[in-house]
Amino acid sequence: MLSQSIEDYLKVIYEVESSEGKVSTSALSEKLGVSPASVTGMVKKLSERKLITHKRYQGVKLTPAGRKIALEIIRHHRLVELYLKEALGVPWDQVHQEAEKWDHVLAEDLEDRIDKFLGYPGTDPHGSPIPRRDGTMIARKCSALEDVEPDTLVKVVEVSDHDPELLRYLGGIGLYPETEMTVVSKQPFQGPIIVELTGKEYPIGRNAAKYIMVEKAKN
Amino acid sequence: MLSQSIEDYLKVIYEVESSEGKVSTSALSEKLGVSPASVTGMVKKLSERKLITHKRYQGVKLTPAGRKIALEIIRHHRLVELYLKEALGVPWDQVHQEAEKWDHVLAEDLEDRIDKFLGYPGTDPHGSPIPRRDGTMIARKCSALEDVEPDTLVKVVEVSDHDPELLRYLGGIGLYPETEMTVVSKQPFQGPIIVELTGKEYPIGRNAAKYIMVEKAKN
DNA sequence: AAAGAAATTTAGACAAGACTAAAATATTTT
DNA sequence: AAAATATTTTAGTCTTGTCTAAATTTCTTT
Repeated sequence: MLSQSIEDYLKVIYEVESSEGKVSTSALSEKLGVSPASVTGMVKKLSERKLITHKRYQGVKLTPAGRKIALEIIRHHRLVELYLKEALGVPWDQVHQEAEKWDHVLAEDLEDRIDKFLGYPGTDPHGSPIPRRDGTMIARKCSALEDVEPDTLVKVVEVSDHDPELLRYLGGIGLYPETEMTVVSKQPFQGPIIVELTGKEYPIGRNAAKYIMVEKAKN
Repeated sequence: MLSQSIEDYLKVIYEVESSEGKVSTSALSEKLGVSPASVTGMVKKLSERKLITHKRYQGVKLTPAGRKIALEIIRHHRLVELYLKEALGVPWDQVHQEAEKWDHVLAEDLEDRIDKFLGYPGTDPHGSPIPRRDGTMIARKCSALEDVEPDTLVKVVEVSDHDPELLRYLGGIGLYPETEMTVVSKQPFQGPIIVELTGKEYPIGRNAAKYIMVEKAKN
């Protein structure tokens, strides 16, 4: 059995690897809320256990074994997020922090019950795909709202769960995964992106637009 | 915030105090699966924090502060047990071990949601009363099945959750909290107690009968 | 009441995982 | 390319909670 800390590290390494490519000590230090020296220590341990590879002063990489475990944990996490929202009505900006605590206590048996209850769902409340039990996860082609040309009809695919405040704002204007909207304009000088949904226009800051993934709506 | 270990100790101390009166080092050692020396160490820490009182070579006792915390944890635990059974269909002989893991990760907010979902229940699946948020818990007058005279109609109040195997047996014959049954006879020489329910007779070993609490059925 | 047995506590060690301060290596700027 | 800055690692410490072995105290038996 792996310790909670190890599981946390693997999960965060996976996330940083996906979103930033390179996984540096300082990135992990920041996301885990732990000193860089502590990260180095744990990295050493994870290498010894062959869950990651590490070259001094360069980043780390998950091995297949490490990736498998990371995906299991992410699966737990995302299933629980969805469960909390669907079964207990926890608002979508809170599910992430709640689910975090459950990551390590979910027995397989219970995971299956939750999966079944939810009808074997494919995505969590933020639109992130839920890894399957065999460790596979669907890949999707989508782009950041930031990079979309004006005058396009798009469908929201996924919203980052890293900032509850952003989620509250988006929820307030009705912007969820699966929502369709039109990109009206991009204001110059890093100004906001204006989108239209349900007949109204709303501004989305560039910074937020980085974290909203969309695809061209087919119609 | 209290550590997991501290919470575990307080919970077990409460349980031993209720069921056995005296709380010895060895009892805690056994129930917690930890060496007696470790218990002594933790006991020292808990005394310093004024959560228990302790006289060397005699037992420990919860202070009001310690009892309050113990009851909060037991509340979590029993709510979760019931939730797992009602919402996710976990069989009653498994809810205890599953719930154990959740004891430390249940935020107040979520506890309230679960409480509400269940309709503010009074007892868990084994019939144990669920402490209220203010730290009060209903007391009940009931006796062990072992001590009941033959030819009495009784109602099951509570069944100990300490042995999953016993729970499976009892579930198999339909013996749950709230079930009414007749004590037919007590076989001599510590032999089984014969009870009748749903028209059939079943033997209950003396050892099991210690852990089944009943009250006289009013009729 | 003394001897033996059982329970409890002390003493000292260990593992995990965090920290700080200082040293080593990389990267960026001039 | 040298200097300045930033990142990463090493070295050593601390805390929590556990352990074993040995010493102490209490309980039981004779």
